[in-house]
Amino acid sequence: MLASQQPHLLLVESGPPPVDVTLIEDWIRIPAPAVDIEARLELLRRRSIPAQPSRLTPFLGADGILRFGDDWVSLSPLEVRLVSALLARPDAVVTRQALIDSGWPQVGEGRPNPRRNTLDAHMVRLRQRLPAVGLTVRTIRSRGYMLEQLAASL
Amino acid sequence: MLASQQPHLLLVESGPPPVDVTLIEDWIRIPAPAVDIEARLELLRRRSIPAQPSRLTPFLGADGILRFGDDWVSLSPLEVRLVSALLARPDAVVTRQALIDSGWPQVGEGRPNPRRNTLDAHMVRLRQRLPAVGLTVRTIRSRGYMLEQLAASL
DNA sequence: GCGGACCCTTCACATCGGGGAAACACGTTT
DNA sequence: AAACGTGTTTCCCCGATGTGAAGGGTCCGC
Repeated sequence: MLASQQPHLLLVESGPPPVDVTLIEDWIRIPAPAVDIEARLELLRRRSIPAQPSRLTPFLGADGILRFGDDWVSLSPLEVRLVSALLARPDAVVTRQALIDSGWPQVGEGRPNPRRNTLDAHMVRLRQRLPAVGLTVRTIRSRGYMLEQLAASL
Repeated sequence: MLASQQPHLLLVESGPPPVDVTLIEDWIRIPAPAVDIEARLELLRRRSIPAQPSRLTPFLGADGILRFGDDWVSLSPLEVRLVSALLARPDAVVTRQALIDSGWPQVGEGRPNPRRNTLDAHMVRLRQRLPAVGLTVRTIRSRGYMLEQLAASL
């Protein structure tokens, strides 16, 4: 629905009510009593505060800062593209090809394909940075990679 | 709030709106358009469903990840083919031959048949992985194998 | 009751290719 | 100049897979 990871309250004046809302989104028919709006805002607030820190979702800012919990790391532009591909499908295996597509978008436009090992090398570097925010990359051999929380931080 | 684990939609005619509602509860001010009520009911349904389908039945993703309950294991390509054959007929004995057909599809195209105990060896390896998701393979002597839930996880 | 035919389980090797890491090269930023 | 970002090469380890040998159970004919 909405791209941001911030909670949203949709004010619906007319038309069909939205059904495709996530857990941190809600809607209300307006005009509505102030208390009703406030009540739904409060609900959203409670929902966006995770019950357990371990349930937090890593957040990748537009500034290239990856935040998770109270920690953060800065990522290089290429790493931002890689991590963003990993975050796009939480708890799912991200294909090596998907990562290449995301990391080297303009390949094919005269740009040569990166060598076999290039992605690996960058994953190694990424791995060296992620522990700072309690994350790791797990390898699923011959399939791809998956971003996951460090075992130590569970 | 409410004790039941069934989703509830509170119809609020007057008074302050409830704030202390769980994820499977919602409220709406009445009277309200039928579509609005239906929309919130649908939302509730969606929220209560996701936990269901993949948890009761082992689910083998296209990414080679076998999920069951909250747990998962990654399987090698060959193991994926074997498990997929086992899952195809839940609670039924899968013939050794059926497993070979599924695991070594291109046999006959110059590919030599795997030796007699090649399948066995892979079943051993598979057996070592399955407990991680609460599953086992039962042997039905001279008939085949059957995938089943670990006794310990019942 | 006994020996053997079968069937299955494990273990020990061997091979092959994917993936990890370190080190080097170069262009860009600061 | 120093630091950073990125591409490559090279070497090494380990997972995935196939196979043979050893061992244990079960069932059947004698």
